[in-house]
Order: sequence, then C-alpha cells, then structure tokens
Amino acid sequence: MKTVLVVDDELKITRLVRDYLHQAGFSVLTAADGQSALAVARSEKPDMIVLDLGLPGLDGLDVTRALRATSDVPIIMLTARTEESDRIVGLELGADDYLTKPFSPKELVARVRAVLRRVDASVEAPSIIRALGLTIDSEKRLVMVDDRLVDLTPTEYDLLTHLARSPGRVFTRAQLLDALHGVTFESYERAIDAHIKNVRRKIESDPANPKYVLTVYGVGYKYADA
Amino acid sequence: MKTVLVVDDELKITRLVRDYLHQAGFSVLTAADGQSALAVARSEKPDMIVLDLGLPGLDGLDVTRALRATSDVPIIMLTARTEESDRIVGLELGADDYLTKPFSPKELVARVRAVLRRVDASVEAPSIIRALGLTIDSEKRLVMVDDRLVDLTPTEYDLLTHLARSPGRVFTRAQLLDALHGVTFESYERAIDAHIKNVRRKIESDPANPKYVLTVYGVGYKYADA
DNA sequence: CGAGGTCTTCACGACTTCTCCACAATCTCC
DNA sequence: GGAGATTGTGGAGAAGTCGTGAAGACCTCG
Repeated sequence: MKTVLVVDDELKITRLVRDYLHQAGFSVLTAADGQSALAVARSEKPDMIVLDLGLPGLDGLDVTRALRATSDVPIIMLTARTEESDRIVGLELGADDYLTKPFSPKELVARVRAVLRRVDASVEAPSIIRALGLTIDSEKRLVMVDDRLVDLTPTEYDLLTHLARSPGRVFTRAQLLDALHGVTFESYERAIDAHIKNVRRKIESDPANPKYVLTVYGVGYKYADA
Repeated sequence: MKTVLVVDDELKITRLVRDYLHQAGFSVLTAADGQSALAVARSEKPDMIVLDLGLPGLDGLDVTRALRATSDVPIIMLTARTEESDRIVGLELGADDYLTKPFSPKELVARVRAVLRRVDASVEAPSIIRALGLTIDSEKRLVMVDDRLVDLTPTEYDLLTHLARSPGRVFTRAQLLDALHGVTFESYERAIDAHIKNVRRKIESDPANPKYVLTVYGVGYKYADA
C-alpha cells in the first residue's frame, strides 16, 4: 500500500484530505509544520508528499528544497490562488504537480494517483477486502461475516477494516487509536478494548473464543491470518 | 492512447512540450502556424489541442473560432502575460483552460490531464438512470418516482442523481458538496442535510422512514440498493 | 430594483455512539 | 500455584450526529 504524507497547518484541510486519500486506499501521515514534515518524511519515507506552501515557520518551498537535497519523492503542492510566483519557484524546485486552493479533494486524489502512476504503474486501490471469513466492501461500507451482513458503528467499522487490511499484523492500541482519529491523541488507550469487545460481539460466533479478532497479550490486537 | 496537437511558432517550445507530453504517455502532433494547425486537426482528429495565441498569419483566436464551428475538441491556450483581453476572448470562444508564458511544462502536462479527465468523465455518464423506484432522464433533467413526475430544484436534482448513479455506495457530505460544487471547505457540510430533507419530502412517501435516500450514521448518505 | 424562488446557515431536541470506569477474568512467568 | 500485569465486560454519562423549521443571504428575471 502507498503512503502519502499530507502537510498543512489547517486541521480541517489535513483531515479532509486524509479521509479522501484513506478512502482511496492510501495510508496517510500528516504534519502541521515544516519541521515535523521533514522529520516524518525522513523517518517514514512516504511514497509521496502533498505539501501546503503557506506553512508557518519553515515554509513549503524551504521544505521542498530540503527534501530535494536528498530525495526525489514526488511532491504535489497546494497554493493559495495569489501565490503565483511561489508556484513557479516550486515547480522549478521539482514539484510534480500543484493545486490552487480552494481545490476539489476528488481532483487531489486523481492527481495523487496520476503522479504515483507515473512513478509506479501499480496503484489501484481495491475497494473490496477479503480476509478469512470476512468480506468488506469499502464503497458501500458493508461488512459480511460468513455471508451474514453485520451492522457496525463507524468506529467499529474503521477498526475492523484497519485490522483486516493487514491480516496477521499486530497493532498496538496506540496505532489503532491513531488509525481511528488520525492524530495520536492523549486519550485512553483502553477505549480500543471496548470497541474490540463490541466488534467481537457482532462478528464472532463465540466472542469469548474469537476466530477473527485476536488478542496479542502485552502488545495489542491482530486480525487472524490463517 | 490520447493524441494531443501542439501549435506554436517557436520550435523550442513545441519541442519541449512534445517531449514532456510524450513522456507522460501521450501521442503528440505539432504545427507551427494556424493553417497547418487546422489541416492537422481536421485530418488527425486529436483528442485535444494546445494552442499558442500569438501565431503569425491566422492567429490562435481565428483557429479557435474555426475549430469551434465544427468541433468541440478541448483546447488549452498559451498566452503571453500581456494578452489578457485575448485570453478572455479565448475562453469565451470555448477554450477549456489557459496558461500564461512562461509556463512550466509539468504544469502543462497536469492541465492536459485535467481537461481530458473532465471530458472523459462527462462522456461516460448514461443519460437514463434507473434505480429501484426511480427513473432519471438526465438529458431532460426529469425525475420520476413510481411513475409520478417530481419537480426538483437544480441542487436537489444533482444531489439525487449523484447518489442514484451508484446505488448502495456511501457518500460523505464532503464528497457530495464536492460533487455539487467542486469545492468542499469554505462551506457548511450540513447544508447537504437541508437538501436531503427537501429531496426526501419530494420523493419519499414517508420522509421520516425513507426508502430511497438513506442515512449512514457517522458517515453520510446513500441511495438504497436493494 | 423588486419579487420569487433557491440555497445556506443556525438552533434545538431526539437519538446514537464513544469514552471511561470499576471490577472480574485471564494470562505470564517464576 | 501465586503474584502482578494485562485484558474482558457491563453500564453510565459525555460527546457526537441527525432531522427539522425558520430566518436570512443570494441569485435571477422581468
């Protein structure tokens, strides 16, 4: 799966973009300023970066320059309509595409796909996930367990989908919270347990001996892989 | 594969643009003056035309007029920064986008893609949609529910059509706003709720228990699929 | 510039879901 | 088997979400 780093100081925008990209099947990281963008880019090595030019402190052009010194990760720039000269400088620095704000998120997803396709041909997100007895249709947001349709709340759905996308992979509670809320929030990790309980009650025939959503003692949870 | 005709009298520019478009996977034709541009456009029927306005002899606006008489091939205009009035005339004549010189070739490629995507998307849409009890004739913009003709406002019509084109698929409010206006922030997502309410009042026999336009709690809305 | 229709925004109540807690059950390791 | 840590679980209150009527902003056309 491809990872996209989204950098913008407006929470509303990062959230919107994250949701769209996530629904399009990308794994999404976010950062709100230039410093942390560079840090995340270096440690996580995303497959592409969506970068707002108008950042406080280290701005988007600085970030582009810093990145380009060591990497040719594809970059899509977001610019306010008035920053035409910035845009041109950005393209000269090696950005791959740009969008002016306000922009359509659908358009952004299309551009992200287009840029990634240019780099690597295999970028189509499967909208149907199958794992053991489970089938998830992410367009319709339907979950079937052994051909039985299950009714899940939004959080339960997101949690189960996240686990089932990577069967066998173990997630900590912190990672799952992050997947549900985007930001690693100061919050009660054991809220995850409550959602796990509810998911199990709905999909497991014997919730006390789960077949699908398994506990990894001392670490977290995973979806079964065989 | 899509074919693009590039018209410019400066060889340096046609060559640069040709290379970039070619690398982006397009087949490229070139012409250096208005006369030959028209000739090539007629014989080769390119999928889109990139046209410099400042041509010797028959200029870009003349070419646009001549083309528009018989075809609606998408046109992207290239203009010098000073020719603002030309640009406006060009857009009125039916150009699809424009770029001012000097421009970044990457940017041009992005625009070519965007314009082609727009055109393709509108071609795919079938003109009559049937879904459950609903029939939509998108040429006449008529909606029938159980053989009863319903009078919808433009926004209501667009909203319902968007939902009904993909029965069962869940749309977020942001996606629906995007579909209605192409933009999603700078705007109140719950405006969608108001339109949903109005649509339901017009098409549902019991708006409090809708059969067609359904709420997906915590996510958005969908059109029923079974 | 005014009238009619349309769209956006707001505020409130009804409802659903999430979070958090306390305690019980279970697991790990010695 | 026992001690300590970790996880399961029911339930209550907090937080979030949706439906709705009403008010005003915003067209658009005569």
